[in-house]
Amino acid sequence: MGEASIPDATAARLPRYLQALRRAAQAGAITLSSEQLARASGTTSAKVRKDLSCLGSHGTRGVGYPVTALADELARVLGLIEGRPVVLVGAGNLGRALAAYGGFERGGFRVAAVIDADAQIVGRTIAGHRVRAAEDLPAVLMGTGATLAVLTVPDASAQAVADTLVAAGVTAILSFASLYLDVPEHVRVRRVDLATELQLLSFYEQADEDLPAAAG
Amino acid sequence: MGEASIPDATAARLPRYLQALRRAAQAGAITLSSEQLARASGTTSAKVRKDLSCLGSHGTRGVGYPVTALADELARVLGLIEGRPVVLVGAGNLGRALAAYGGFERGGFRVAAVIDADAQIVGRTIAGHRVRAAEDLPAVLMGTGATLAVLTVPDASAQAVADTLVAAGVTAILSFASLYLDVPEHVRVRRVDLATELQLLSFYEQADEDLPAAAG
DNA sequence: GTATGTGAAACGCTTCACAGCA
DNA sequence: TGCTGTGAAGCGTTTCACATAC
Repeated sequence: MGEASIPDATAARLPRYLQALRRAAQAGAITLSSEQLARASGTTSAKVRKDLSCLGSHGTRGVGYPVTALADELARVLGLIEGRPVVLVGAGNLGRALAAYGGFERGGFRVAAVIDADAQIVGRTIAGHRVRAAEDLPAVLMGTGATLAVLTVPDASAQAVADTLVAAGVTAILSFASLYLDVPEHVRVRRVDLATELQLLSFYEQADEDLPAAAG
Repeated sequence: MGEASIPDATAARLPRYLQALRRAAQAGAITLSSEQLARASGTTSAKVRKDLSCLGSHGTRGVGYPVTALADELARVLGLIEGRPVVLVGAGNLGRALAAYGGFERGGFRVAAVIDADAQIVGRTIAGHRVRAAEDLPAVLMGTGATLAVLTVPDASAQAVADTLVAAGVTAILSFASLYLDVPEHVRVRRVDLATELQLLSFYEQADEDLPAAAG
């Protein structure tokens, strides 16, 4: 019983299941079939069943999956602790928007500190946080216990800041820089880049034009 | 010769190659080996060679790939036209940040219009654009020729706005909403969600803790 | 009857290894 | 000698189909 080892493709879908389940719970749903969950998370019922079977059997044949129990189980597997601290590094336009966006709270995270290298910004208050200087990073991480960082600094300083974060004990980084970050093996980086996403959409738009068949 | 049909996994990497090549060009590089390009884009040399061979042979054995020629070829394959119009729908915190962020320009796109449903925001100027009302959407799309939209509206209205966009002729949407959008088959949606990304990082952090071996 | 859980088949992607060319 | 281009092998993911359980 339990999750021996979860395939990458499955792990990548778990957060989406969790979000769909929480929405369904708010809407008052008690159980959801694999088909319903698939529709709500943009995947297929077969994938849902295979994915969830990795976590042990939580569904009931003929009925479906219990919404709240499964959501709790997913949160546990994902290692989510309500209010887990995240450090936001870079208080420019994007950093400020993310702090105010609600994405952290919705995901069960808490902005523990906001940091910026710009002396003009340090000391200001953003989303209820006094922006702290880059030099304070080790102390801030120590004080908050955060190991997760969101990086919204300019490309030019992204690698240097990443190095500092790693040296200060961060083990996972969500980077909005457009370049690839070179980090030690034990550090996970995920990159989110507007330009990349738009270019990929552009490619598929063009491909669909050339071959005006159905698109996945 | 030419790109008969490009696998999804390859297509997803092309924008990253393009960005790495453009950075290399700015740094004065004339040619890049598959190994160098792999390092700059966070992949492997074998993948680079296989990916680029889909576009026809542009490298020289013993030398590498010509930086500018390959960048041009990639831009062509991705269907990138410098200054291609994109409509930004949702002028809240995140929308304003993205407009000011530089990600559009870096990717070769141009914000053709900013739209919001909130009467309080309509008429204001954001990143040089007078915010227009939701009702103007069809006219704006017609006028600008944009078929690509970036969606940064609240979850509650995301599906309704997506429906409007599709009805007005948009065929590709980059959505920052946390829910799955239901759209016709001919419309491509890519989703970017802070909560999902953080939760996935959280999962891997926990997995690495349990099994403190090397991580990819 | 209905929907899960799961082997097995099918598919696509990655890695390997090396022939071919500059 | 060095690096690309590519068949072939290896691996992970998806899909299928159905036995199983409520």
